[in-house]
Amino acid sequence: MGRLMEFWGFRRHMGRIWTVLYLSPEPMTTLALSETLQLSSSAVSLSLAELVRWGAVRKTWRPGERKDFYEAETSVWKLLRRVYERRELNLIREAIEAFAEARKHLDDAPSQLTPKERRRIDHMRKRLCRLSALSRAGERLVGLLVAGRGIHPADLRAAEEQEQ
Amino acid sequence: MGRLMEFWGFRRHMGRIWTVLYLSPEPMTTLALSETLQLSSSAVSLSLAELVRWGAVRKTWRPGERKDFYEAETSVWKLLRRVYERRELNLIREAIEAFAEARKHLDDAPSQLTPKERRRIDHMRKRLCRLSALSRAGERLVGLLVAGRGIHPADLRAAEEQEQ
DNA sequence: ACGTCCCTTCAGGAAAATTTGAAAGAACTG
DNA sequence: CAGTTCTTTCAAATTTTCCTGAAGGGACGT
Repeated sequence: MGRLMEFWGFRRHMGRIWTVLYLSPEPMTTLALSETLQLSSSAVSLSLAELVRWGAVRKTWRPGERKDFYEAETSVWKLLRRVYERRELNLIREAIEAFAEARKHLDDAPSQLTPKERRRIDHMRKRLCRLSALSRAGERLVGLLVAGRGIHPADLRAAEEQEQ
Repeated sequence: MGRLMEFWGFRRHMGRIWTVLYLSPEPMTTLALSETLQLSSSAVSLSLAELVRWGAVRKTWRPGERKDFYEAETSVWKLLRRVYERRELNLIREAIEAFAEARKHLDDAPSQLTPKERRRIDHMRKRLCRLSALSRAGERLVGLLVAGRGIHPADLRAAEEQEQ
């Protein structure tokens, strides 16, 4: 799981901690975690905080106990959805904006150009359009996914081939 | 695009190089690329080699010219598919194996255990089963995606809730 | 066959990310 | 309210990753 998480852009330890909690029948303390995984308490604290931010781990407590206990969110599907929602979707949106901005820059290009330059600009415009169409299609697909709907990659392909 | 690529686990420069090639009306040389992006020729060479490995860029050449020219693969869908196929699928398969192995380890557990230990082991076994089911469902979904078929996340959810 | 041009590979060095240890900050108990 | 216990935060240090500059290797033209 550590490897998987790492691939997903999180710290490795986040995956390891989540897994230990997920496999544990009852909530665990930071001390137990740091002993199990051989980590300093600060590393555990940091990773736990981020896991909590992502809703992958919940803080609980026991009556009479002073320490904090943590337990894993057990619905992996929920977690995946949240990541897609918060991160992938944002990323795609930033990309969409960036493409739009780039197109604006192209439109600001001086009108006095050699034919060669003009062809180059026209080509870039076309390509940027395709990237825009693609990213918007991607946004729609991820949106559907997050909403629990099925998706079909043909939509992406279509966006790409749309205009030549 | 650099940001996007980085998020996908590639080097940032790979994204930048691909984009420059994608926007260029004609193939470019390594020199042109290193000038455009302010990179050393070795960095360009390295990133290009990896882009070629992933099929994101093709090497071409012009009659009479000694230098190598490069052009971008323009079908983003093809690229995405390849990444899912080569990397995500492999990753999931490794995870599946890891879970299977972990389950084997559990079965090797000594039979003399305190009731508490036994409960713990049983719980871990159950959870590992869920992870296995999930990862296999994921493998199937990505497989469908790569084959250009539609997918439905409900399959993932189902795999998770299957056996309590 | 040699010289030139270009691409690749390698080791050293810089930048970035991660980890740790210590100190500050909360929260509870007596 | 002071003392203790636990958590968090911060800067320093380590590790890792990445980039560069130079050396090595091919291919082409003369």
